[in-house]
Amino acid sequence: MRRIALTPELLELVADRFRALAEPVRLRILSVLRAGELTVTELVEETGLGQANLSKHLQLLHALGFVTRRKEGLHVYYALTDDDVFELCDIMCGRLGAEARRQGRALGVGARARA
Amino acid sequence: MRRIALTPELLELVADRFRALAEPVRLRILSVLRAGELTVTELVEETGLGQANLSKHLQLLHALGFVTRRKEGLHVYYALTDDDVFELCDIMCGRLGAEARRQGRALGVGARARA
DNA sequence: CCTATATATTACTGTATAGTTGTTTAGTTG
DNA sequence: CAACTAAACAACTATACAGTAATATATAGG
Repeated sequence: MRRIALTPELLELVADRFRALAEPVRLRILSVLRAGELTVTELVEETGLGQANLSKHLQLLHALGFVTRRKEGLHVYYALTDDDVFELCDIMCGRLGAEARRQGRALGVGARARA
Repeated sequence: MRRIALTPELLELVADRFRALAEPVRLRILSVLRAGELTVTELVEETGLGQANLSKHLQLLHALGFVTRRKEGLHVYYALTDDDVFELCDIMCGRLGAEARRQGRALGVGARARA
């Protein structure tokens, strides 16, 4: 297991990247991009976000390395840099499950899920 | 690979948890707790945060399942729920490295690190 | 050059939240 | 019970940032 020193600077960098994922609409953008690269206009259609708003989110995701850009004529194509994000989300989802289980156990309720 | 449906509700839950990690001082708290459970007072000493401020951060971390609480007399002991956080941080740190490499390559600079 | 389209940028507003101060609640000890 | 300590809570301020509207910067085609 890697042991990287947790300097304040590093904590800041890591926190910045978590913050990028702390916004549902950005997670949505990334999830939409999972299908493949898309232009801003296509992303506007897919996400229902305003163009300016989406553009700002894309700048942020790009600045932090979550997406890549490719310009072609009038269009700019955005794509996922890699699939790390979904690995991160999977861990978080696993935590959600564990949380639910803990809560259930604390309340003395079985693992039965609501239909 | 798990394929969990990304409903808006789930995105919100996941984003909330990323947001909890989007604050350097909370990462610091979690990192300090890696050594073992600590009381609030001990955490105040370790982190240098104000008591009220720290308490609020702990409430948040507890509400989202990152830490557990155990009351004993006048003291409340907080501890990590699990080590997921550090797995998440490791992935983020890996991304930082990849980012640096991408930047370096883009600038035509070698992998030589600054002393 | 003029017009149209795609994306980015700027300026603004509202909301969320980190930090602080002061107070409150709970538990302990005399 | 009174005095003390640990932790939580409430109220406030300051800052960051998501969303929006208006504008600017490409790039393409006539």
